[in-house]
Amino acid sequence: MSTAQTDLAVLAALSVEPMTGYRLREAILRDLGAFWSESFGQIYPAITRLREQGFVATEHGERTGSSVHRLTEAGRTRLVELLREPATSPPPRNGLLLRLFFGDALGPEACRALVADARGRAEALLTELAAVRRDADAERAPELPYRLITISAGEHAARAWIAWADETDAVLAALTPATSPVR
Amino acid sequence: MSTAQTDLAVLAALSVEPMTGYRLREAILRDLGAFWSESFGQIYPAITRLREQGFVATEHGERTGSSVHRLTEAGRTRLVELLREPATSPPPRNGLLLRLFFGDALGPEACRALVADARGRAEALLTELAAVRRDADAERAPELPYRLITISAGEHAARAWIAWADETDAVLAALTPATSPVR
DNA sequence: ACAAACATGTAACCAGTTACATGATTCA
DNA sequence: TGAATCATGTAACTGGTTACATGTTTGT
Repeated sequence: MSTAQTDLAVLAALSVEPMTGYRLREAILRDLGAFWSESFGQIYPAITRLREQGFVATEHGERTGSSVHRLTEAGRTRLVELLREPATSPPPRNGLLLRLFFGDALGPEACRALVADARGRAEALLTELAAVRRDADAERAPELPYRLITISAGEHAARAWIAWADETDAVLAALTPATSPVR
Repeated sequence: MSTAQTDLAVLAALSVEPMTGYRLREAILRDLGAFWSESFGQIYPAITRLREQGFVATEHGERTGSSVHRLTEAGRTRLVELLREPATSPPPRNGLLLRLFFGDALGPEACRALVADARGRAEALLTELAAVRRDADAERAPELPYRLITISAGEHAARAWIAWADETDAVLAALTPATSPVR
């Protein structure tokens, strides 16, 4: 059946603590947002499906009409099963690099703007990760090292983009007619 | 209408030289494969659509039944138009980091295997990019610097993954019960 | 003669987003 | 009392892959 991706994320998030579908999405956005995403349109059907399969159990929440979902024992087993499955990554689609590859048709100045933009986003990610790291360090839990591993991955990636952006900007600057060193 | 992503890739690839749909896919795989992908199921309908819109023109190829597609003037304009549009990146879905985030439920040894696998893929990419770089350096063309920019992006990313993998392996090694420094 | 590569296209399916519809609760 | 937030869910759509069906040409 293999809607495995979403199932995994939902089960994994619920393994931390029981919550409503709404909170689930918030948790995914907050904790996994740097490398994962789920929308309501995925989450609610997934919960229903997982309940039918006996992997989550649902109780009434504090608010009228709200439901709090928690992992069952079978659900915990299923979670480990899904975690063990090989990670399938979606086919690459990097719009920035596609544009730069055909940058000659776009012009060096427009390319520099694209690169500067990417640099900015990497810089922002780095700042955000610094905050996440600070928060994470506060808690004492056996999961901490795993949290730090994913944070570190984000940091390595961001620093790599920044270094590439700087190098690339220099290349493009040398290419712009106005700055060309003809004199 | 915004099937813009595929349209852009097809128009861009055809801007280099006219070719058949089959060759188009090969070219995309070979030249853009590190950061882009298109399947036949996308390419053929896209070509039909772009021809109806007057952006590509089609002539008979050498083989019976084969069609060679080329960019029209309107197509070239359209290409630049699409290149100028902001690059929309798909929502992140990194199965590796998702698994590592919940690595405590998976165990340090399984995590190390995942990391080692990722390191291997980064290493392989690096080797492949070295070959691509060698090939690219041979040709003398105004597009060369742009080719090199995308290659460099891949190299930076791959090196970042390798550094992260090594760092992470050390962390996980210290976590494995067998190696734990209790003595 | 046969296999591999070249070539085109469609249909079925899948994953996922977005927009919509609806309503309760909290807080200023 | 009204806005923001919490909460659930569906329907329509989009973008994309995979598998299939079909046939030609090239090379061995």
